[in-house]
Amino acid sequence: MDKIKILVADDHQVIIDGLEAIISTTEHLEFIGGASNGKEVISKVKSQPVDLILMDINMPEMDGLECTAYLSKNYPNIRVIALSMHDNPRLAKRMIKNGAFGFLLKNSSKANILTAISEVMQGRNFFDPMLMSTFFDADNKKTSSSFSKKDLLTKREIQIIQLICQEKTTIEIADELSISTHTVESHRGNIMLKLELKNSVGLVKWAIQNEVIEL
Amino acid sequence: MDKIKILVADDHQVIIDGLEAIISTTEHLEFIGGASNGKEVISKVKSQPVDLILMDINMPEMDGLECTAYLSKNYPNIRVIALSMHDNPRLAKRMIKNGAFGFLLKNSSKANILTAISEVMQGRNFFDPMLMSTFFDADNKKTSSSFSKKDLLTKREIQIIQLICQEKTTIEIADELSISTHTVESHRGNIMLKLELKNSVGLVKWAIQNEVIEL
DNA sequence: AAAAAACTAGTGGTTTTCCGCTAGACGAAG
DNA sequence: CTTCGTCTAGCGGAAAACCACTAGTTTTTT
Repeated sequence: MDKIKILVADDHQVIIDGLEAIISTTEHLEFIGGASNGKEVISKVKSQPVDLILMDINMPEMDGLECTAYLSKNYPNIRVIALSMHDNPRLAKRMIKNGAFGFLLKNSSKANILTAISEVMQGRNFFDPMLMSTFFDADNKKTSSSFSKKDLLTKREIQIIQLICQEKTTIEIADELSISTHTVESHRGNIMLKLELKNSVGLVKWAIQNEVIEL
Repeated sequence: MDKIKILVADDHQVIIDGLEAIISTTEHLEFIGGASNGKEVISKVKSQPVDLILMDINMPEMDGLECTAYLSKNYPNIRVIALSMHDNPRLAKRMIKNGAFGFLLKNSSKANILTAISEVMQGRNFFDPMLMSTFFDADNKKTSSSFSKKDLLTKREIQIIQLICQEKTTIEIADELSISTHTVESHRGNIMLKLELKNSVGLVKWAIQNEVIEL
């Protein structure tokens, strides 16, 4: 099997050097150069064959998101692994959507990096375990935080919230529950009061964050 | 260092046997028994010290979710790794919320299982890479589906949506953008028309799904 | 330069939400 | 048995959102 030709894109030379060290000392991997921004990456893939790119997200000129989108459109055979300092799940999602196959944090272990390369070259995805932690944690902290205002609400009120979030009007809700519109208004008022919300827009956002409804 | 004492909970004996084989042949790990449901797990942890439990989610009598919640309350020192056939992110989230430290698919590789055990015993989370793939994919299919109505909207309209989603009223938005309230109304109307929405509740949900705003 | 799209602003009216306040009925808990 | 919480229902009024339509100005595209 041929060596895997790897390009590293990052605007910090230290990172490039570090990854070069890891790549060069590993069997089957070949470091073929660095690039300090997206434009350089594109010019390099035009002049030589590349199998895989370790791509920083934050770069001047052309960032990793844009560059990855371009590559996945014009060079679908080149695999991209996103590199990032920050364990931001949203950013990771966007990179994946743009065509990246994996996501690594810059402080990841050598073992992780090699695993990522191998997995991705076999057509599978790889996500930094650290990222996954924050992925789940993010959700947990919001919802299971010691106490939430959710406890203040009654079953009926939760039910009303769910119906409001289904884009139903007071009349429709009253009809569906076979109660008076006044009662629905009453509940709605109590809900707003308890949750200290301004309007139904805030209510929807609260409901999603507190998993009272699903998107 | 002492060996890590591991209990395996699953209602299929094959799974227990398989994991026992992996555990027993590995340095520093000790298989101390199996359980076919949550109640058995609890009775076993009462009679002997346990460091880590590989816990199936679907079990009769008392399932993995309930059992994990109980353990994390009464035996906080016991680490739990969830086991599942299905790569269901929602289920994974619930297990994590209930106190599990990791999530493994049953068809995971031996290497993965051992990594999971080691990571979790060091207090870190571990999530099966396969799970992560479906996690991201699930989102992608929803949002990046060929074409989204997002493309129909203008920059100004996106801006208006963002402000609406900040719980701002028409007057406040008009003020902030230094335009007439009528203009804001006009934009709002066009948005509703283009997105075929009934009211601002639907708008918020659309905005979140299409990443026009963040929660 | 012409056409198209986007942004702007208005009129006029309907519907819905939001707010405050009161109050009876009912079941559970003390 | 009384109190508390919840669910119910009502009134009146203010604010905001929603709808339909027209139309001038600016910007972008062709």
